[in-house]
Amino acid sequence: MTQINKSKAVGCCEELSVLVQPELFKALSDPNRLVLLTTLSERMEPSTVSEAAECCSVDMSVVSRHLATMRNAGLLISEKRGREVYYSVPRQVLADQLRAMADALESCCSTEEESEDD
Amino acid sequence: MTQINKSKAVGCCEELSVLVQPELFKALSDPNRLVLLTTLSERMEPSTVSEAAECCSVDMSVVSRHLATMRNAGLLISEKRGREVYYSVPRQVLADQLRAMADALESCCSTEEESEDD
DNA sequence: TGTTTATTTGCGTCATTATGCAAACATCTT
DNA sequence: AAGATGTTTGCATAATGACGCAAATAAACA
Repeated sequence: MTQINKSKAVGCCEELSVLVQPELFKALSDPNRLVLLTTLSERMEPSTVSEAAECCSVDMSVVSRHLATMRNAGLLISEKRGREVYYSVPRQVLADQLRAMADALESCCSTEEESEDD
Repeated sequence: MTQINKSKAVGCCEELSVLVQPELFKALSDPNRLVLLTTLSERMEPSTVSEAAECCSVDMSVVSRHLATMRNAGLLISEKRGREVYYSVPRQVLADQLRAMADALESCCSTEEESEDD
């Protein structure tokens, strides 16, 4: 039983490397973007760029870029309706992604030395 | 019963704002730092700065700074033994933190519209 | 069609950050 | 003490990123 069953033997941390990409965290590394993200997350319905721009004191063009950055990183989804673009947070998807990271981190070369040794 | 029970009525996404800090993601936003982090995560035992520096082709002084940055962000723990500094990844702590984010994101203003409506 | 409204893009500027080198510092060894 | 080894720090430079403004694009409306 020298093998850990909850992760592969060779390259057990591959999943982690795949999940952990700089682009994702880069998109989360700016204070204004984080405010935008949490603000959008609080709202039950998608927000337009103009609505989102109310939360921080930067130019709307900057907000537009920030939102696009987060969309490209998979942190937001956008839908164009007429001349407005509605942004929203795919919370369930992101939550699952975070948990996948947590799992990968835990099972990475067996964090816990098998407490269940029945 | 217009209230959602799995989260507070006022500011139900406060937890998210607390958990989601730019410093953490800033520390994760650099490719070399991510390589360092995943490399350290793969190793069962703490690594010295010199050992960690093998994974990427930058100067050791740069690695030293990167490791310190991640330590300050809570991504690494360090222990000095003699003239060497051993870095390791607090995987369980980080995994719990990621799951806390996932939970906060999910419960933020109730992602799922109360399936249990007795 | 011309005008208003919403968003994006080009561009110059300023701030931040990553990097390498050399020097400093700390610790171990002889 | 003197030298060797491991790590950090000061500093200059280059790369990256955030920002605002103005112009461009897109869509609604008169």
